[in-house]
Formats: sequence, C-alpha cells, structure tokens
Amino acid sequence: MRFQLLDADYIQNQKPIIRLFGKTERNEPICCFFEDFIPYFYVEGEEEKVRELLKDSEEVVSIEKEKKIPAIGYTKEPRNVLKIITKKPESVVKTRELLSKKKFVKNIYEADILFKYRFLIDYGLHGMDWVDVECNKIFTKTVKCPAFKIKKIKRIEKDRNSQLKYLSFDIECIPKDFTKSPDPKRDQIILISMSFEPKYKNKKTLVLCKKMIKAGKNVLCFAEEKEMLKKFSEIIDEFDPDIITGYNIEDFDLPYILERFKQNKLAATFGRCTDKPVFSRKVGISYQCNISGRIIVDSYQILKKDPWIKFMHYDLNTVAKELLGEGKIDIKYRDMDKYWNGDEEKIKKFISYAEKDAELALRIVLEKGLINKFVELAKLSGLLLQDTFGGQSIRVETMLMHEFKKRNILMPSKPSNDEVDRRIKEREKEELKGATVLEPVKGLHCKGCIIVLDFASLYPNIIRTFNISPDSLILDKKIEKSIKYITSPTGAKFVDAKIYEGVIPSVLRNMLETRKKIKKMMKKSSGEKKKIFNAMQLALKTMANSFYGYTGFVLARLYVLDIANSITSFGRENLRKTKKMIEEKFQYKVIYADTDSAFVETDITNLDKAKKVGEEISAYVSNNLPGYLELEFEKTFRTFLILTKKRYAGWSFEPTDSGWKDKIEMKGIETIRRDWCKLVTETMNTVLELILKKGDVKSATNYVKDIIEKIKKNEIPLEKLTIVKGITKSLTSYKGTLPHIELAKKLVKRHPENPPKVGDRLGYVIIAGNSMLSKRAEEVEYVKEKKLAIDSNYYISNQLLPPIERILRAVGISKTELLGGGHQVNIKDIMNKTRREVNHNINIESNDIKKLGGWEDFICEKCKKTYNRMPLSGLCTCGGKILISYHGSVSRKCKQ
DNA sequence: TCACATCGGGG
DNA sequence: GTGTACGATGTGA
Repeated sequence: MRFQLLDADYIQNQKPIIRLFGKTERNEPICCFFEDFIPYFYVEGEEEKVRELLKDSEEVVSIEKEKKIPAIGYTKEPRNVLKIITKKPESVVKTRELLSKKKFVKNIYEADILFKYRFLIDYGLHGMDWVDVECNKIFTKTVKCPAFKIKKIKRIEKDRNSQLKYLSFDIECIPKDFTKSPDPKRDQIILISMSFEPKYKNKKTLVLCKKMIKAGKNVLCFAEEKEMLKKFSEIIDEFDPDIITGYNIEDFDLPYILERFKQNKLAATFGRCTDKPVFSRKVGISYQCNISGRIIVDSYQILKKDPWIKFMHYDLNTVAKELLGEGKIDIKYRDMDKYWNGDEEKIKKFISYAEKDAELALRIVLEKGLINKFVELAKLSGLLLQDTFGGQSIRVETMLMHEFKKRNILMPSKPSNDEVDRRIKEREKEELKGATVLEPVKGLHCKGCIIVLDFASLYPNIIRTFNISPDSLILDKKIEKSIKYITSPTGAKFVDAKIYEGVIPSVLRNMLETRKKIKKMMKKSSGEKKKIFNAMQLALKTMANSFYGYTGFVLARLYVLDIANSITSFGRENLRKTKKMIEEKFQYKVIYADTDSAFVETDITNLDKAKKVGEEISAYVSNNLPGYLELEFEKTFRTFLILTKKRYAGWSFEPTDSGWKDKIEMKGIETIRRDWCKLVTETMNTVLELILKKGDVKSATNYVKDIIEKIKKNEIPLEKLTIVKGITKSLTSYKGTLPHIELAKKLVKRHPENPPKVGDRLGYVIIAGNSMLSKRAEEVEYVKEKKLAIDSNYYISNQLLPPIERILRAVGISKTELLGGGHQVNIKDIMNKTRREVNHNINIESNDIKKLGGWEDFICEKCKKTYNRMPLSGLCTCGGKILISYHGSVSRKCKQ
C-alpha cells in the first residue's frame, strides 16, 4: 500500500507504537502502526561508570558501544559513544536527567528528540513523503480510519500530492459585558459555521444555531449548546477533513470550543483517533493545539508571518477584501446581541455573517494556495506538515538531523538555560557583525541609468564556496597543520571542500541546483503545475536562506559564532571587492551597496545599452570572484532618489520576455502608515511620482505648496484628513492622553445610548483650537454638522511635512532655487523661516500667534491678491510687495 | 537611538 | 511531551 504521510504520533501499550496517518493514492485516510521501534540516545563518557549507574535501571533496555562523529569540529576519526536503549520515550528523559548530573558523563546527544521524529529520521521519512508499506489490516477502535500493522516501510518518489479535504469553521458567542472578551467558562457558543471542500452532503456551508428558529436548509438548530457541540463533532467525523482551518482559530475558536466541550462534559474527540482528545494549551502568550491525524491551518498566523505580503490590518475583513475582493458581512461586535435577540430577519443576517466568515476563511486557504509552500517545506525539511507553520530553526535542525543520520554524525542537545544566558552575554561583548551597507551618495540621480546588480542567494553561495559548516570547521591544531583549508576574514578555518564537503554546503548544493531546475520548469508550465513549482522554489529559497541565521541563533543546537561571523565577513569582503572591480574596470561609481547588491551610476540614457553594460559588469565581476559567487544584472533605475541607507525610491525598469517593465519602487520610504491620513499617502505618492517620472523637483515642490494652501483654505475633504485608530482596552485604563481615546470619552457623553466600545476603530480629525492636541480630536460627522475648522497647522506640520520633508531635503530644495540666493534649506525650514521672519517683523511670539488662531493672510500691496503663506519669492506674481493681513487688518510690511 | 511596553486577531 | 518559547510597532528615557 502506498500513502502520503500527513501526521504521526505514538501510543503506549506494552511498548511504544508509532502511528502514521496518511492518505492513500485513492485519497482514503488510513492509519499505520509500527511496533518495532524503541527509544534510545547517546552518551559520551566513562563506559564502566555509566554501565554501573544504569545496571539496575527499570528504564534501560541495553547499552551498546558505537562510533560516531561529532557535529562541530572537523575530525577524521569517529569517537566512542554509548547508545542507551530505553523502554519508553519517557525513560529517555529520566535517564538523561540521571546521567546529566554525573561527572563521568562528558556529553549527552539526541536525548531531546521527539519519539515520532526519532522514528522518521531513522527511517529516512519526511512529512508529506509518499511511502510504500507492506502491512496487514488490523482491527482497532482507537482510530477512526482503516488501520494496518506495518511490516516494512520505505520512502518512494512521487510528484503528485493526494487530494486533501478541508473544513473551515468559525464560532460566534456573546459576552456578558461588551467591554470584555467572551469568557469560555461562562459564555455559550451560539453559532458554529462551517465551510467544506469538497462539498459535504452536497453543501458548501453549514451553520449550527443554538436557537430554535425557522431557518434555511443550510442551518441546523439546537435548543442546547451541548447538542450543538455533539453535532459539530459528528460532522467533523463524518466529513473527515485532513485540514481544519479558519481565521485565528488556533488562538480563539479552538481553545474556546474546547473549553465549551469541557464545560458540557463532552470529550473532544474529533481527531482521527478515539484515544487522544483534541487539546489546546497556552504556550507563553498564544495557544498551541493538536488534532491527531488532522492538520490545523490558521490563515491568520500564516499571513501574519509571510514576509512577501503585508496588509494594513490583519482582520478578516481587510485580508479577505484584499485577497478575494470580498469582505465580511457588516455586523459590529457590539451589535451582535441585537441581531441574536432580534427578529427573524436579524437572526438570519447574523447567521449569514457567521457563514460568510467560514466561507472566506476557506477561500483564502484554497484560492491563494496557502499551504502549498508548507507542503514543500515539509518534504524538504522532514517536518510533519503541522510543524512547518512554526519557526525556521526547527526546520533547519530536522533537515540536518536527516543528513547527520546518513553521515553518522551526532546532533548536540538544545542549549540549557545557563548556556543560553552565556550565549547572550557572549554576544553582548563581541557583537555579531552584520553586513556592509555603503554610505549612499544621497539625493536624486537622474542623469543616466543606475544599474542595479545583485548576488543571488549570497549567503548560501558563500557557504558553498568556502565550505562553511560546523563539521568542516577546524578546531584541532594538529589537523590544521596536516590539511588544506580556507581561512575566513575573521580567521576561522574550514577544510578544503575537495577533502571533505560539509553537511551544510552539501545540502545547499542540492537545494540550489534543484531550485534552478524547478525555476526553469516553472517557466514552461502553467496553471496548477506552475503553482506547485512556485511553491517548491519558494520553499527551497526559504530553506536555503535559513542556515546562515540559524548558526547565530542563541537557541540553536548548532550555535557556532565562528560560522555566522565567517559568513558575514566573506560577504563584506565580497562587496568590497565587487565595488573595487566595478569602479576600477568600468570607471563607473558605485553610489550605493547593501549586503548583496550594488547600484552603479552611469551616463547611459538608453535602457538596452544599460542592460548590455550591466551584463558586462556581471560577467567580469563573476569571473573574478571565487566559487559560486555570481553578480547578476537585475534592473536599471531611470531615476533614483536615495535619502539614507536603506531608504530609497526609484523608477525601475526590469527586463522581461516581453520587454521592459517599469514601476516606481520604494524601499524603507513608507507612503502608507496607519497613523497617517490619506492625504499624506496621496501627497507622498504624487511627489515621488513627479520627482521620479518627470524628474521635476519644482512641480513636486509646487504641488506640496498647493496642498498646503488647500489645507489652509479647508479645501481638503475631511475624509482625507481622517486618522483611524482602535480602542484596545477600556477607556479608563488608558494612562496617557491619546486623541482617539479623548474623542471616545466625548462620544460616551454625547451618545450614552450608543457609546464606543473596546475593539471599535474610531476615525477622527484634529480641529482648530487652543487646547491640547488630543482634546481636539473630533468625528468627521460632527465637524461637518457644526462646521468646525480643522487645525491646518497640525496637518501641515505634524502630518504632511515630516515625511515630505525627508524626501524634498534629499533633492536639495535650496534657497538658491526657491528664494534666489543663500544656502541649502529644506521645505520645512522655508516654512518655518517664513513664519519666523513674519513673527520677527510683527514682533509677536509664535505662541501668541497660535493663541490668536495663527497668522492669517499674506496680501499683495498692489493687486490685493492673498496668499495663505508667504510666496517663496517674497513677491506677488504681479511683482507687488506682500503685506500681512493679520487678525483681519493689514499689518506691517514684510521684510523681503 | 536604544530599551521597554503594548497590541494584535478573534467575539 | 525524548515539550515549548510571537514579533511588529509604538512609547519613553
């Protein structure tokens, strides 16, 4: 029989038995039992004393002598170790603790590896692998799918995945007090919505409702919560999904529903076995859940961690709208009880609301192929699919453990708390040096193309080129004298790859070569195939990139600072050499470089020519660098604006099969931030566009001036000035004064019947006035109704100018250009200067001006045209001198 | 700028 | 369970 390995665990009878959950080629769920595998670990120390200590141990089955290779430090000879074979998985812990206190024990290895993983590693099996088993059918009530006893098992190659069944669910419950979260110990679940793929009993969705009402065909009603929960469990068993998904289920719905099972004295046995209940436990801040034989996929957690897609907010509504073009049904949290206790219409809307949530959660996973990459990560790392959603280090360790097994290398234990503290302290002393970031030639570069080149997979290729690996690191002085090696810029020595290729370089060689092939295949393919290839190459890239960081991670089993530092030092040397080569050979200036990229300024105005030069540089530099280091031509910027290290924007042109593809690219310059109003975002984008696409600093400046005038004239729609912030806790528990909280307090007084609640998001604008800023936050509606003026000063100097100024400063908005003489100043200085000069002349402190409601108009002496601020030329367009109209009356002349 | 605190998602 | 362990963003010094 053949099946794809979905999940694994073990049970204990007389002896431990491994259980493998999988799906056959015909997509049937099965469970296979493997009985002949027992726990063990390794000890390095005085054999006689170890034997003496353990001779009467109940836990230990036997002790065997073996020869093993250490993971850290190159050696030719394996070392003597003792393999301690134990009765049960727990015996390993007990024996380990007993041994670890003894002086005659030098080291303990692999005594902290989960039993299921011990099995998978020893049999060379990865999560989501296809396996071929010789087996007999057995009969057991402990699992709900057909069960077999394995006689023989081996991994097979198969490029298809079995078809998985998905169920997404969502629960609704109403708290006693809307300022608090619902309490799973007290507040019942009132709705459970589900969505299925494929259909369940010809239904795409189903909603369980704890209220006897007349409802549609996709709704089942219950008088009691207990009955509803029972039904939920039954449906899961009947539909029998492989994947259980939902939005933030791991941290909310699952723990909540499990507590409700407990309160109703029901066993939560909706996994694929009857002997292990579904459980969730608090680990640190978040919950961790397990459903035997099924996989929990929480799209919220996946999306939040994904470095490629970023959302403004991570609530289901925003994310679904962004990904699927469809959001939630609009029911506010605080209105839920009104719907639930309302008329039939209201309840029906509430039911659709719940139904929609389950639907959206499922569609996100399916339509966006959310788990594809993780399936590939499982196959690659060896982790079970469920465990690939967590951190990177466990992926690296599991993958290396598989390699170590093949090479007879022992994996060190995880660091103890003391060891972690030591590492942290050590790190504080001699800091881990990072990558090189060249100081950029700041400003706007628009005379010729900026050619961008970069090193693909820099760190993985450095590791390969210089054979950097814990097992190739030379620690022994004697070996050092007798062997050929490479020395890193920090002085660490690695055996020459021809003599011995380290584990990490070797797995990276495989991964990078495979990735190249897959990328080629991806180009030729389409549809679902292409998606899978893409998932594969993404998984390979993710894996390849995680080795460098791993060796410098304080909780790593293979924490080797010499390695982390060698990698970055080679990186710095590489970038230095690259810059030198480009500048000496090609006579172009490298105006910026960061870690693995170089930005080359040229006088070339033709894109194709720039590309040609880029390729020449690429070829030359690559030929003159060792090993696998390859500088590739990536794109050119037609215009390039760099503010500081890591902050730039440019008009990029990337060569594609169908010609040049252009776009405005930004790094480190945020145009979108939650605490900025729309106006700022819009202005930023326009300014950047004007500067980059038109190279027109002047019109960008004018545009900003124009916006400023509009703000002062109250011509900007309030919607664009609205800042949105959420109420996160009860109003009284805020210590400081925050605008949206002050507004919320006002609203409580204004409409006591419908006060803002925890979890609400409030949009506000800042209105003009003398009081503290946060006291002047107001609702848009209210401002319109009362015809209040906005605080234009605030919007100009607190919202608009800070980000705009950072950009305009870099393009050297100078007095020379703007005022006709003097040194370089930035736009804010100009504004301030104008204000200060005004103040000075009219002899009023700026504070006083504020009290009086700000300076007013600037009026032309000749034509009486008014300006909202001092024209930068100091003169009116008609040439007349500017006077200040102050507090309604024209005041003194302004000094030019 | 760095250390410390908070908040998020869900309902 | 041969355990595990948030991470980004905002505030304060």
